[in-house]
Parts: sequence; structure tokens; C-alpha cells
Amino acid sequence: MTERTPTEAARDIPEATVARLPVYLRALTSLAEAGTATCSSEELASAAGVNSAKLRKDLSHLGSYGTRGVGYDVEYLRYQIAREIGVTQDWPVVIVGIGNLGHALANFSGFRSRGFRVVALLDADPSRHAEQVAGVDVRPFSDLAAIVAEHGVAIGVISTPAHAAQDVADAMVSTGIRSILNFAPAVLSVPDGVDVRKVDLSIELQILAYHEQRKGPAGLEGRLEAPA
Amino acid sequence: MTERTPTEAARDIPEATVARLPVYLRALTSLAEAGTATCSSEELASAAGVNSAKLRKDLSHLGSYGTRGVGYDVEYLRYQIAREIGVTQDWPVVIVGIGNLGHALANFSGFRSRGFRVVALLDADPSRHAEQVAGVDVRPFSDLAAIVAEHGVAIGVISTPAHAAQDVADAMVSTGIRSILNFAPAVLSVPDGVDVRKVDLSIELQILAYHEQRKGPAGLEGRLEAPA
DNA sequence: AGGAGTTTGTGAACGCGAGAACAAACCGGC
DNA sequence: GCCGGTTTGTTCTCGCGTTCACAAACTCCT
Repeated sequence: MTERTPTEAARDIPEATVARLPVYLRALTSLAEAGTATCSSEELASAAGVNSAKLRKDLSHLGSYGTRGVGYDVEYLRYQIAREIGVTQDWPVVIVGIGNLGHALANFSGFRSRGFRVVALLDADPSRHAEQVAGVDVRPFSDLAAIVAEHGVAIGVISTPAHAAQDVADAMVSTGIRSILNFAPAVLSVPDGVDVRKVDLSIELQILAYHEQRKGPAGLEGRLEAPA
Repeated sequence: MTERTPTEAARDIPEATVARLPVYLRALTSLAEAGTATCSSEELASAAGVNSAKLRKDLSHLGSYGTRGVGYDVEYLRYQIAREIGVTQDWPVVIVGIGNLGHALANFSGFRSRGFRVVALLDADPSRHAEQVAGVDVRPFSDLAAIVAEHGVAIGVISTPAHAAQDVADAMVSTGIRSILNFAPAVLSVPDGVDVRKVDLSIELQILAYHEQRKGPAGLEGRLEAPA
């Protein structure tokens, strides 16, 4: 996290910008599919749902890929962002925990089309090892090390119950995985140098509930209501 | 978003703090289940995966619920946070789009145990209306307004394909739903007063990929590697 | 009762990100 | 070749969030 390879540019892009680059990438893909060859920062910002000033500042961190007075070449900028993120080639990914959510993730087509390839599905439960999900065999969790070594996996997804998550994370780290996407509602502790991103469905709903509670006791405005 | 009911406290809690309250809530529940009656800010912070100073400042926004020299009463603090978030009673929720992800969400037990109750599953595809998922019938999307009115639904979840998301959001807003959790990879535009939170699996992976790319070309440290 | 030890709650400094505003640069017409 | 119109890239300012550091307050022991 501290030192980078000094040969490359090594300009450090702000974390907030990194989080938005994938959004711009998708907006550009959408524009390209609609046949748009060029777009202004205003158009792209609107498609991505952000402020145009913010968009320009974000893009300025990667370089000067626009043309003043004209705008951005959609295909060119799309490639530059994809390259910066690192999704010009596919990343191999393993998914551990093939419950309801694991199934959904394995079948999610967006992974394939956005730079990721699910190379293995793992589960500790032997009764699942007969299954095949999305054309990929479910294999025993003990195969993790072999699979990681074989495919050069660097990213792991955890969709197990909470109580198993830390063990899975430990195993992932010991095989060399350095990036983990965690869907289990648990706090993972990992060594330095390993990134963990957490997606927690309950937390998102609870945040919504907080704001909802503050908006008002019931639907006051924007809806005609008949008194009960 | 601007004015609150002047009768209540109306202290505004910073957004960053709101996002962490559910994490504290879960950590406290976990401590309570382990039989812990009292905990210090250091312990709770460690269980929640944050800095203890940050935890104390966060909690200070809700009031003074701790005792200096002693710490926090686990059960008492747990209730106070649950009350602040608004999950002391269950929130009715509708899920629209019963594909792979919709199935997983409907079956997710964490909703029920954390203050939410799925009252309806909706899908536009008539061939799905025969199904029953997690004990709840799948009903036609056109029933949305009736269901929302019947149960007083304020929170909607969108797990449709991207191209349908905006239409679903519009319909939700028109029925009075003011909080939306969106899993579709699309930018939703909604009127003021409606909150949208977005969960995007591809984006999370792409952020990981960016950092992974910067860590180094291959597994250099922490893993013994045999030259291919 | 008093003092030592512990832990909370908060005031202040610091850094990051958002947004506005503007200069630099490019295109097209004359 | 020059000028007006347009759009990018950047500078500056402001506000929010994080972190440090410490005073206030509580318990326990003597």
C-alpha cells in the first residue's frame, strides 16, 4: 500500500475517483452501443449520474484524453479507463459458498462482460459437489490452493454464512489471493496488503430505514392518501 | 431533506456515521449472544473493525449512552442504536425482479432478523407467477400499487435487468415508495425526497481489480512460487 | 473520604473531496 | 490569418470526516 513500482507512472488516483471510474466505463459502453462517437463532459456526466465538474476532475487524474472545444472520443476514452482499471483482460475469480447468493453470483452475466471470469465454485458441503452451476462444477473447498495456483487467481469472492467467512478468508490469503469481495455479514481481519471490500445487504437497507424514519411518520407529501 | 419535525431531537447525524451504525449494531448483537454484558469502546471498535476514537465520536452523536471509567452496557446501547436507525419494528419491503438475485434476496434470512419483512415478490414475467419463493407468492408487477397501499410499504428493492430498472423505479415512486435499494447496473433518476442506494457487484470487483493491478504484476511477496 | 487508575466524550488540527470559476486550447467561418 | 464560440483541464475555496489529545467523570481500593 505504500510503495509502487517506480518504473510506471505511479500517479495515485484518489480513492473516490477510482470508485467512480467503473461508472464512467459503463456509461461510455452504453453510449458506444447507442452509436455515439463523441461526447462532452456534460453528456457523459449526465449518463453517469454525476456533476460535470467532478467528471472532468476525475478524468484529469488519468491524463488529458479529451479535446478542448470538442469533448471526448467515446471509444478512446473507454479504452483508457478500462486500461487504467485493469479490465482490458479478464481476471480469474473464485467464488466460495454456493448458497442462494453464490448461485446468483455464478449466474451473473455482468461479471463476464466486465472483465471477470469465474474459474471455480467452491463449497465445503460435499452434497453440493455433484452440482453444476452456470456451466462450472462445484468443487470441494480443499481444492482452493490448487485452483488458485492453476489459474493465477488473485480475486476471491466469499458468499458463505458469516461464521465461515473468516476461515475462508484466511485460506484465501494463504494461497496468495490479495483481493477479497465479502458478502458475508462479518468483519474480516486480513494482513496488510490484502484488500477487502464488503457488500452487506442488511446494512444498505438499514441505512435506508434510518432516512425513511426521519422523513416522516407516514406518506405525507407526493401521494394522495385516503384517511384510513 | 431540509426540515424535520421540530418536536423531536432533530439532531442530524453525519452520513458517514449513519453508515456505520448498522455495523455497530451487529457487533453488539454478536457480543450479546456471546454473553458479554459490558464492553469498552476499544472492544466494540475492534469487533466492528474501526478505530476506537471514531466509534466514540460516532456514538456521541446519538447521546451519552456510556459510563466513563466503565464502558457501554451492551444490551442498552444495542437498543439505542436500533431505535435510532429505526429497526425496533419491522419494515415491510417489496422485491421486484425475481431472477437469480431476486431469489437469493427473497431467501436471505438476514433481512428478517435485522428489521425487515419481505411482503411481496413481483415480476413482470407471467411464467413466474406460479412460483412461490421463500414462502411468498410471486405476483404480477401490476399489483405493486395495491400491495404498497395494503402493507404500507416504504422501501423497495430492484433486482431486475438494467433496462427495466428505471420503469420499476418510476412505478415505485408513483405508489409512494421513497426509499429504493437498486441492484440493477443502471443510473436511476428519481425526484427529490426519494433515496436511492446502489449495490453494484461489477463495480466492486472492478475497484478491487484496479488495486490488484497496482500491487504488482504477479504474486511477489507472501507466497512461495515455483517458476513456471 | 481520598487518591490512583480507567474510560468516555469532545475540542482542535489536519487532510481529502466537492463544487465553482476561470484560463488555456481547439474548431469553424470569414 | 484572425475572431467568436465551445469545451476541457486546473486552481481555489469550502465543508465534511478522521484522528489526536485531553479534560471530565466514574470505580475501586485503602
